[in-house]
Amino acid sequence: MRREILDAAWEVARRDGLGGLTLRAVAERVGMRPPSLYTHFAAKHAIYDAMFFQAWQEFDDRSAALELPADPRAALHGIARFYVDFALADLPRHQLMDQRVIPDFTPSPESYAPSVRAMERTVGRFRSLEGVALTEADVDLFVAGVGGVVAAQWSNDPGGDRYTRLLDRLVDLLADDLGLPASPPTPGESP
Amino acid sequence: MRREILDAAWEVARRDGLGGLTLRAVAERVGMRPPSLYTHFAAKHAIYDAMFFQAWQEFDDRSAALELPADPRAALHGIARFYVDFALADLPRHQLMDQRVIPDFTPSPESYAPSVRAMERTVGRFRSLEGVALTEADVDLFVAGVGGVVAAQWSNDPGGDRYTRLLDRLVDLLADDLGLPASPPTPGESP
DNA sequence: GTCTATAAGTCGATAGAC
DNA sequence: GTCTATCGACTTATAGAC
Repeated sequence: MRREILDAAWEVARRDGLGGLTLRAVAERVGMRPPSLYTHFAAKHAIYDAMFFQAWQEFDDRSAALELPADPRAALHGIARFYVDFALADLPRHQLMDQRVIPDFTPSPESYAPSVRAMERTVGRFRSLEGVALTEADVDLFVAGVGGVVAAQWSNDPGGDRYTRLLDRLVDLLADDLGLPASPPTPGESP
Repeated sequence: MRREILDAAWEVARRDGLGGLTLRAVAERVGMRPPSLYTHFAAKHAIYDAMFFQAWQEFDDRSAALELPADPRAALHGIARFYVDFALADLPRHQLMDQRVIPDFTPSPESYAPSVRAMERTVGRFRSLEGVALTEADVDLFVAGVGGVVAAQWSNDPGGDRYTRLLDRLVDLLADDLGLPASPPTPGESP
């Protein structure tokens, strides 16, 4: 039932904006009266909180399931592409996860946990790349660059590919800077 | 008077969040009753619209006044630093200019104009850099990279410098990619 | 668990006196 | 131009019947 309510909340957020979410609209979508929602969530912020948890949990789950190539440069491309695809698939989700759009909302420690896990997992993957020793600054620069593609895409060309098509070039730039060797050619790609 | 109301609106937005702006709070700050605001603005969205205009106008004005070094690489650093400083100085202003935080708000054509001018000015400056021919993709990549530093800074370390301190490195990376020569040493900087 | 009823408050916006 | 008065809609949230 909580799951059903959350599904409805995501749909409303996609339709009316994350800040435009109302209990009325959520209740209507699940065929309830607004007060009935309080049986399942203590307050409206608890719904935001559960959404925040759900979003990062899903990101972390999918991140854990992501199989990366052994080649370090190709792995970097994989990480970047995965993040960009996830962040561009759903605007309110992206806003909830990565921006401060809801004035008073701060995620609870329990809901914050999956985001920490996801970040640690990503850093761990960076660190385990063959043949390079990454500093914290290296990871930060990568995060900023890839996040910039997402921000520019949402802001200046939502639904398009004006910035995402530059992602490979950006990642190669960063990889060059880290001294990663060029990826070996994939067998069977050239004629 | 419009100016006074807008000043109050910015203050309220900084205090309560951009989406938390209310006519009541604005009116109280200027010593008016809420309905009196309708003498100066047709609706709440007209205030957002004027704020949007004001923000981009100021950006464009300051951009026009910005003196850049003749050296192309140093000029790139100047452009990047200017944008980052402006975007990090004021969160609601940044959200209004560069994100889609207010569900129903779309800037009017007149208010949109300064942002177009600012973008054209910036592109023009890129194009007039000595010794390189920049493509549209080059500019886009620069915009994404620099915007990423801003986004990461606001999102992960507001008020700090975890990402802004990587800006010079990022710009040099992009400049290298464009084949810009290293900046000549500034006279009198070394002992 | 869901409902009705309702509280208690907010919001943007309008009408009309002064 | 600013005010009072007020509208109508909407908000989150609670109390208590079923």
